[in-house]
Amino acid sequence: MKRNEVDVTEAELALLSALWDHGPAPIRRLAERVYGEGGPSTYATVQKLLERLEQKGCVSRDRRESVHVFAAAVDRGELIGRRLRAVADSLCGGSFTPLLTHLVEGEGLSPSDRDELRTLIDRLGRGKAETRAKDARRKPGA
Amino acid sequence: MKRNEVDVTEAELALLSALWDHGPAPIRRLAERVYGEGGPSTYATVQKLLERLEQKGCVSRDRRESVHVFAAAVDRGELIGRRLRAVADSLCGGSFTPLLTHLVEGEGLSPSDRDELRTLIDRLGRGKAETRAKDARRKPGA
DNA sequence: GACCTATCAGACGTCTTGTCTTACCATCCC
DNA sequence: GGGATGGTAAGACAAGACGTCTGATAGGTC
Repeated sequence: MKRNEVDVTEAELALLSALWDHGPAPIRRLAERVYGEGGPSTYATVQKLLERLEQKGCVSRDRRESVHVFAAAVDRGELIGRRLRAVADSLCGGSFTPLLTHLVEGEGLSPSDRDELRTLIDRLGRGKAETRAKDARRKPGA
Repeated sequence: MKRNEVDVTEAELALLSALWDHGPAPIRRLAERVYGEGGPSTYATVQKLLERLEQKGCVSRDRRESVHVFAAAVDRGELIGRRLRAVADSLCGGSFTPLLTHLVEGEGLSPSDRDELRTLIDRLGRGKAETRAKDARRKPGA
């Protein structure tokens, strides 16, 4: 994966997850969250990972206090989107449809998932086709 | 991405694509397909990439002739599945549903895509709800 | 045997990733 | 003021992945 399509690494993702799950925090608290009071130099490691995440635009840093506070600048959905696009670009010529087909045909989908998904599609389809009024949420007859 | 979840690199994927699009071929032909009569030592590069692809189980090698013939051992769909699973594992706790939701809610879906998808879901849902007899026609173990 | 072409094995340079070291700076307390 | 403490800043480092390239060797044909 090229760097023009910024992606986060595994260790970076662990930091991001901690930020998603427990909110903004300074380096030391994040180090404890992720590495658990950990070893000799986890502080510096977390520091470097956060620095790289900031460069990638995935976390923001509040420098107003002398102890900087970091917060996630992207959410999980954003990252999911990036990775899905990367898969689509490299394997499907940029189209998302093959991904959808694969997911729906695959084995990882329960009947209730399927129902939920159908409802979602119906709602979106109707919403875009007729009007953007968001409370056109009447239940589909079938 | 770790190596336990074998994934192919960009250059390797170019080889695989050539195999998918034009069928099995020996090294020299693949080098021409992908690198276009290319530079000084493209032959050896292609050779090494194929060797790694073979190790990963992504291509098969026919050694019966003195000039080995390589063929794809996985198809595009298989690779799509692997990458989708990797995304689901790292960002969704292994569940595919968030991926689906994201794709359906995202803007990359045309109305016709949506119709097609709804049809697909309906067909699958019916097939599984009523009888699994139709599955006899589908890929085993898929 | 000479020549050509193929395979095989491995080295190499570069980049990424996670870790760690060192230097420097602010603040608090005496 | 001066030192201890705890932070930031900058960068070195090892291991590994990737793409590339080189050299040795085998097998066929003339």
